[in-house]
Amino acid sequence: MYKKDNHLTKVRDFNLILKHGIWYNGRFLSLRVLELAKNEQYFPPTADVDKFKKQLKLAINVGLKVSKKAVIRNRAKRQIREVIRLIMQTDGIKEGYYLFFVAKPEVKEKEYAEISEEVKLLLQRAKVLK
RNA sequence: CGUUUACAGUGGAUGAUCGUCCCUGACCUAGUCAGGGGAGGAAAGUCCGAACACUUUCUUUGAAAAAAGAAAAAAGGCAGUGGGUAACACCCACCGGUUUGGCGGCAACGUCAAACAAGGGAAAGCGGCACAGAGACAAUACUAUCCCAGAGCAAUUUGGGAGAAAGGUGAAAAGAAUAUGGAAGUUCUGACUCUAGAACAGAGCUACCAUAUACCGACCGUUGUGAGACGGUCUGGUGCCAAGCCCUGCCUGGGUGCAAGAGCAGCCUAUGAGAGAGACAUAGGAAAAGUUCGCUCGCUUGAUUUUGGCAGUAAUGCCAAAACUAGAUAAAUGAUCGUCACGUCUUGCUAAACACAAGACGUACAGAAUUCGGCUUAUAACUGUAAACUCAUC
RNA sequence: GGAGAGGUGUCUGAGUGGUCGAAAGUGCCGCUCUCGAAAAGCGGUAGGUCAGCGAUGGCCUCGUGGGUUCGACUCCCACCCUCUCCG
Repeated sequence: MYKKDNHLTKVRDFNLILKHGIWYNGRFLSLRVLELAKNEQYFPPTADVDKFKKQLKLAINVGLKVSKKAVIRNRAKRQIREVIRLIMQTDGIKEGYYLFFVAKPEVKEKEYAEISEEVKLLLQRAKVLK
């Protein structure tokens, strides 16, 4: 299920994924993935390693460049999040990853069905889907 | 009847499945379940005004902690009057002005209605008024005019002088408003065959004087809370620009803005990594302090909302009763699929239209971030008011 | 969320309310120099729209729209866009 624990919030985590993650680019979305099992040396020292490895955290970024209107940006974020939620509900995604979605300006003209397709395609290419 | 524009108001309803934030409750408590609540008129721009918080300097009180009060100058803002307000550059009412329209009038103008953010002072001083033009403010003679002297047969021309009444230039042209009467002086005519011609008469022009008017100023009277209105007096004044400096009156005026600020919690130092940070990595030391991306508070009960009554032309105020109506923080209030409603288009029915039926498309602007009061800007569709236009009928 | 700065030819960037469509550089075009090029020197050159065969001329435009003024890139008001800071 998609809970608040799955939010990527800490600046440390963002630095980690931006520094060591791998890019996957789509037509109107980009995805950056960090496989936690391969990056144990960067973990915070206080954390429980086994528990840390089983995390699944994601962030969605829709910048001002997409649109200056908050309504459009928020709608894009909600639609992407809804796709992820539905995938997680059917338990279709692996654990132990940090995911970071970045929207491109073209996203504002897309329908929900197109966004859904794009997100699934990117996840498949990143080999995160079960 | 319709269309367009401006202003004001409203700002689609409902069902299913899967979710999200807050509050309350229950339980077998890393959670699960149930119930309740969850964007706006602009939440926007951040253009004004406040509340609130911390803080600077000074004063007073105090043993201290702290509390209360003040903050000049610089600078900035507002400009008709009265009222409203916590406050405002906002709102209400009125005064004056301008514009448009109707009516009356030859006209000037009067009166009625509507609209208007840009409504103190040019009579304190400084500055500006390009180009053109003679001259743009203790100014000035280019053309034309008049007088004197000289040249020439003459037309004309050279020099000196007079006058601001003509022309032309310009946005604006001179006591920078206007009219009437008189007028020193000057010119012309009476004036003759030619030249001169005192006095007198008539006519033209002007300095200047007088009177009246317009606006302004000062003063007086009546009236209105007041801006003003009406009337009167005078050794009074008269270009434009203050969204140029400025003057006058009033207001603000130490600073920073909820990333204000308070508490809790977390040890410190060095090196490395890095855009950068003491927080990430590595190593060392040791209980005090600094600082901070964590957590909690600030954070929603308030210049609040609704209803009723009273006061007031109104803005608004007072009284009473009832209500609690988002508090997120990589940031909730949603996604998908239906049904209905409204609008537009197409098709069918029809001679055509209405109505009806079916289908397609559309349903705006836009998302709380400390909280209020305004202003400004955006806005589908519907409703109302006003104006303009088109068509039809009388 | 809060606090500020700016917008002028293709680009960079000056510009007291007045002869300003606007200095200068850059870019582009032409000429000189050269066997040819570069460098250097000289000259020209913004856009839109309308009229005209053309040469050329009219009108509009300094982010946009109003206002003040005889006159606005400049002064005042509103809006749009870009950038910076609050680590």
